[in-house]
Amino acid sequence: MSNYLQDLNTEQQKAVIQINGAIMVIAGAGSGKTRVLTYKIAHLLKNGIRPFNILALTFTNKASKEMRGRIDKIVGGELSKSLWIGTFHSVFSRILRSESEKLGYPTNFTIYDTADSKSLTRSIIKDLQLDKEVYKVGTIQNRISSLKNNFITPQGYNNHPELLQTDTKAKRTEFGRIYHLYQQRCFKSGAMDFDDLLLNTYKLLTEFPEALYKYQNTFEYILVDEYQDTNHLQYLIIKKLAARNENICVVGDDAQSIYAFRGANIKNILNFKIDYPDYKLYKLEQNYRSTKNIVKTANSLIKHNEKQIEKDVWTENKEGESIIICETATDNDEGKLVANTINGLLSDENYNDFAILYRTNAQSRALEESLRKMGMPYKIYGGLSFYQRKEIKDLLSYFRMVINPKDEEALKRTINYPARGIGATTIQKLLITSNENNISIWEVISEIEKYNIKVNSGTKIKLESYVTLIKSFRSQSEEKDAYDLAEHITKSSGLYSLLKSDTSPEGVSRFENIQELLSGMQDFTKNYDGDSTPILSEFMKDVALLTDTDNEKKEDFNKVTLMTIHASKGLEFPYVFVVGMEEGLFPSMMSGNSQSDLEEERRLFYVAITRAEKRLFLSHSNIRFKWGQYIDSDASRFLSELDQRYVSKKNFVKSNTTEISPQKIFAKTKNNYKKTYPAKGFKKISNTNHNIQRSDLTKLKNGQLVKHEKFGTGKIINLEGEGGNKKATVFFNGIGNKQLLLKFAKLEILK
DNA sequence: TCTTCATAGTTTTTT
DNA sequence: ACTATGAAGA
Repeated sequence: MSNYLQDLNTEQQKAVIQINGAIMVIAGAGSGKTRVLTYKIAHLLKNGIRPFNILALTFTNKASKEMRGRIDKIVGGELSKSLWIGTFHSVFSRILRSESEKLGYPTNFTIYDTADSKSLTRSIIKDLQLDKEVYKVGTIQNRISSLKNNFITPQGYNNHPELLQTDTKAKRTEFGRIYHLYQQRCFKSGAMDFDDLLLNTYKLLTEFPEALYKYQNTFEYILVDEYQDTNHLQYLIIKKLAARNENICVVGDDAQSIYAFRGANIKNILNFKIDYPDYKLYKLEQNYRSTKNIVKTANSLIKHNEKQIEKDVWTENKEGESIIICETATDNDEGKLVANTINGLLSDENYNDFAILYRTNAQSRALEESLRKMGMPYKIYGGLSFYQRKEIKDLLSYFRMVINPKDEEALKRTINYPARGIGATTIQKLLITSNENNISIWEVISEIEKYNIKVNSGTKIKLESYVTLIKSFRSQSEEKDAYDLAEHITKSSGLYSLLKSDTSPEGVSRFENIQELLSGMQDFTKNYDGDSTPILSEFMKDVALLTDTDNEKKEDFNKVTLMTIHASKGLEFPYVFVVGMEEGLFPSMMSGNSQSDLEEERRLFYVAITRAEKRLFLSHSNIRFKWGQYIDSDASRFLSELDQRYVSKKNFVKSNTTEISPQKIFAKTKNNYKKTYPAKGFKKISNTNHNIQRSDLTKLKNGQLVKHEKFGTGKIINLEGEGGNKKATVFFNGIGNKQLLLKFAKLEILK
């Protein structure tokens, strides 16, 4: 234990023992990055730095938990307990809980998750009566988020000609108003979204010198993991906090930067040199994780990226086996192949030695099915998380109303669920009044007499009884513990009986989820180690920041892991399968536009490859079931970028396990354009000459007469887009112009 | 006001 | 295939 430094190589040691100053560690995949961070923190503690003066920021909750655990093992649990370790969001939400009043927020502010933000944006677009084709919720939401992450306020936006011009061009002239209203309505709801947690932290540090002073002094030593994935706002916060002591250590790998789409900014690495000219750079290049073949394959791939920091990852590990590339006929075959291969390798390995990685969550289905058929245990990460399920969000919304009744999204979810006869029209009226007076809906309905709302007396009584219900919950929030109150709310709100009465399989599972949440709360209450009663607000503090990966169950230990590549960052497995190596899927067709997007996809593949310790299997399928159709797919360009010396190819296309008739498989055209096949069991739509229509649509020309099931006869007046995204503008008699996506539109070509 | 049915749009990755 | 929305019926 005292010789913990011996576990490190020379370069790692150097990075660990330098206590003061600015340090950047560029760490290749599998080079012991986490080890350096944990040992470094342990080293700081050994040298008398007090744990509450150390701030370590990680990318996921899981990573922070793991890091704390590892530090425990070196220095003992007591010391590690008071370290500030967590994700940016969790650490800063903790700080904001005690400082938010300075910014005008209540200390019990709600954290809006993505669904809440989206719903609020939708509501604003509706209120402003904007065209939701032009103002797409997702696009607007992304834009708001990216502005916030660059510290551009609504005012800042209005003074930014370039940004204004972008929106004018896109005919979204009202964007600024939406953004402004979004912020306003979050604020009056006492709510912060994910981005606000960072934004308000930065505001706190810039506008309140005493707060800045306090936290600069608290955080004598700052360490940041996955630095390549930090965004501009995170950069600003770190810089601010470190400005006093300048003891900052960032660890990252530019080759593994895979969150640019979310605003991660690779410039942060470059800026580091400028901000801390005396910084020390350490490069960890020895890989301890993978075989030579795997390391070399990964290197040969990433070489194709132009933008990168020079480094040479190598390993002393043995050669290992070749990387296997498999071609299969269908995605189901791919699933079977993976399951069979795992089965073959299983002899003395455990299920948890295997991971199946994919680009999109939707791909998990076929894999799940084959694993299930083989009777193999597996666990899936991602997809719809527990906390995002409707029934859980519904119940949590009641809890949120207890903590902070101004929470508009929670109110909208609970006010008429279970149904109380308070419909959309009433809610709309309330919303208008609340917006006019710049107060929350709760304030309107709890003093309904004060506001002249045109609802009939029956509705008014219903509203009053809702208020009484919530108030009765609130009055118990300080005395009852979280579990008791939660159980009480579940029953008195009517949710319990409503869900119990639904005996459909989905209904039963919803009911079980509620019970699972409650039993989780029971555990929380029992195991609470604070001084006071574990009340509901204590439980609710971080719920919005939790994800499924955070509470891994014991029974999930020995299972095959299925997850997206993004989710696999930081993990390692002896055997890794990367499936769906196909053009349009990986690289994703959304990234086809720019060089930088493509480079990010390539880095993503690099991450996937470097998860493997012993063996790596890459597979692609000729036909994939997607959007209710079979789609032809070509092998990913990334496969041909790999150094072929380390790769061996297998072909499973002629396998007789295929469920599709041979004609269809070999009907694949030589040209590259996608040809689709009707899916089996695709009953209703394909009653007419569905097939013929589809393939002919690629030959559409301007002026062509077409027939649409609903709109009747029309004329093509414009065509745009490529391949699967080809869009046609059609003029229909008596209806006008319609934009139709060819892949969905049921158009018939007329002579 | 609530429920049901039909249809239109959608799928990249996540704290 | 799935979800979200909107219109029509109860």
